[in-house]
Amino acid sequence: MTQANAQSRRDILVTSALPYANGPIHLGHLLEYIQTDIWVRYQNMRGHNCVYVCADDAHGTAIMLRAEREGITSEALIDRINAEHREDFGGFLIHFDNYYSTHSSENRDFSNHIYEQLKKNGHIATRQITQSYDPEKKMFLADRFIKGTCPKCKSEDQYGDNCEVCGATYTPAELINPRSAVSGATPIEKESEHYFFRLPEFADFLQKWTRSGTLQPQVANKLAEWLDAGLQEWDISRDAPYFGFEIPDAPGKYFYVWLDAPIGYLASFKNLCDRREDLDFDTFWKPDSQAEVYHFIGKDIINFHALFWPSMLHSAGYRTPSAVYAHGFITVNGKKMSKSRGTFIMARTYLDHLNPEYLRYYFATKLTSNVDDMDLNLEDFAQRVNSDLVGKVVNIASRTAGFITKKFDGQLGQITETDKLNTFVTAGEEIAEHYEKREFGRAMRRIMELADVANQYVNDMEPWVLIKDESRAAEVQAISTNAINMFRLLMTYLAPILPQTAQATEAFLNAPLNWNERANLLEGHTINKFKPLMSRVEMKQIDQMLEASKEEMPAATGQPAPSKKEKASDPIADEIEFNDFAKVDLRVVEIVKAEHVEGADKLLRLTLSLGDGERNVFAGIKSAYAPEDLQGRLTVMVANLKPRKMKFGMSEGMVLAAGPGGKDIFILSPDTGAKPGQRVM
RNA sequence: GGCAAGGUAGCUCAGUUGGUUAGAGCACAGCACUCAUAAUGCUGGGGUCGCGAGUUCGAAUCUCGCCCUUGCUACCA
Repeated sequence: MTQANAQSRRDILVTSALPYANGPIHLGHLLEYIQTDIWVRYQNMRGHNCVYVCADDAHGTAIMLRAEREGITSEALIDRINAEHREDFGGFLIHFDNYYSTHSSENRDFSNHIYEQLKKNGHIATRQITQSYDPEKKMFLADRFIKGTCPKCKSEDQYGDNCEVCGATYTPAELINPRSAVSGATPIEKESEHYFFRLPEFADFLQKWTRSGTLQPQVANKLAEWLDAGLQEWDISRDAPYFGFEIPDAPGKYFYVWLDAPIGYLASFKNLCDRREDLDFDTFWKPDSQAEVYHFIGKDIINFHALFWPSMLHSAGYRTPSAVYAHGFITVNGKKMSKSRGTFIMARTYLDHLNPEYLRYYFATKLTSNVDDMDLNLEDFAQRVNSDLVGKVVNIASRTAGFITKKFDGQLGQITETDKLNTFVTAGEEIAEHYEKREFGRAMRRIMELADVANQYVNDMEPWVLIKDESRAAEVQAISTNAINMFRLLMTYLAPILPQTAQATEAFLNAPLNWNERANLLEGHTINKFKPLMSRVEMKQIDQMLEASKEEMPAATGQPAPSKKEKASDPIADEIEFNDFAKVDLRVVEIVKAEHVEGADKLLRLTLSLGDGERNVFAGIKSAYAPEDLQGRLTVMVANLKPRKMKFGMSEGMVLAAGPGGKDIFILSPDTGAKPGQRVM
């Protein structure tokens, strides 16, 4: 599979999942597009014919209803969102060869065609099903569009399929006082004929396909589980009103959005082929195609891409994907993205405050070929970007280019460190392997190792000392030439990650960054004056971005999964005896001193006065309080808590506080008149 | 509930088929240097490898149990 040395030019078609056209792109989406874009750029740098297509997933009830709410047509809504999506992707330097929409004539044609093939092959069934129906709005309701009171815990305003408070699952019929989320009417049960894709008939095919190296092992395991459990027929029709494609021979019935969504890959590619002489649709999609087709997706939509999709393609007479690559989810600062914390960050908001290449690089350092979730730790993010890209890589050019410009009129000398540069060139093979296997993190680590070598080299050579001696000028020129060639190789390897900086580097060096020709080093070549290629990330920018995210609270509903944990009320603990309570000695105390703790991220050191004595207490409230705001305040502490040895010293008790954490921590205050040392009962 | 993935230094992560004193980057401390966007180099402190049993001459690595995190559980999009 790995073709780092291959002379042959591979034909590769790559897709990312189609974002749903009812809301803006956020950081969670971007992980996938960045991962894919890096891989595609890498392939193209190696000289392969790698085409990257995508589209908006534009159908479904959610879009129809949202357009209605906004008082516009569904078409108008998806056009507007499409433009927004394109802009966001552009901002993050995601380069699609085509970005289309599933609401297109090509997609209609493919959907109809595939459906007809499936039908012809006997893979379509029809039968009556009973479903909730909104009599006022005259439409069938998916569970998600029914709300009511949970039959188990009586929590109000729960969705039709499960309770977010107690976690119970049920059917909409079991809800107490159910009502349509669309009109508020009480839903009734109604029958309707639905069309089904007979997935179970593909069990044998899928059994083989999922074990043929097309999937990551973890994903294949997951699918094996589903296959063992037995496959269900897939309901592929929805009744009018529905925004989508009407099923050819079934008036009033529409293709379920998930049927035509993956077909959008074909449609987008076809649309591109019709505009490009050099691309032939059948070369990529005929059953025995030698071209490679890869789908990059999130692990949440594996079933659609690894069960339904290959089966449909197989039956309809197309080739199946060479591989489906799933990635994990993203968390921010270790937690699920949250609007109240400001970590539900939209692409647009990010771009308003930060350089897209920072995120591309950070994601790259943490991307692997597996499906593990990834954490975007914003502090780590800033440090990582600053020290790796600015402090290490760019620094190599920054610290040596000055000599070339000032002393040698911009002209490089001769290479004198052939062996060293050779290791930089050969490392390219190793790095290429990592890119090919989507082990971007390993690739970045290797690149940074080389950056360290380059900086050590310059340090050891001490050109700034030599430059003081006129007779040794040639040595300085050679050292700088060696270093700048090292820098050039590193930027070549980073080009898929940092397309903009790569371009700026080419302008600076007055020479291209070409992976396959990288062994041709620059000697006697004239470069331009060095200008800072990248600036540092400031925590201030990040804080501003978080603030802006908090304010936005996008109107878009749907996507953002409501955080179940936070909603769920903390249950009251088991009953205790008074004596048990009395064991806890709570005291009013005065915070006589509050100070930062050297090296501690979350702790403040509090000196608490009990009236006739003082206690040293570490409190994890740094994120919510500034020391100066605490000094002189009265609060309440647990005075008889066993002292605890902490990294920074002994903590002799604890102060009481409420809240989920972060900025939302609230310490207690006694009413006016309380004196330090008084017991709280 | 079932299942999956994960729980390794303050943070983010590596640790191949079990084998000598568990690694990296960042952060931190000290020193050096001043060419460089206060960048770089050298040295150093820091880990009961989630907890508890077991297999083994030997386990972060295998088995079992437990705890915690995240996710999935397909007619939700």
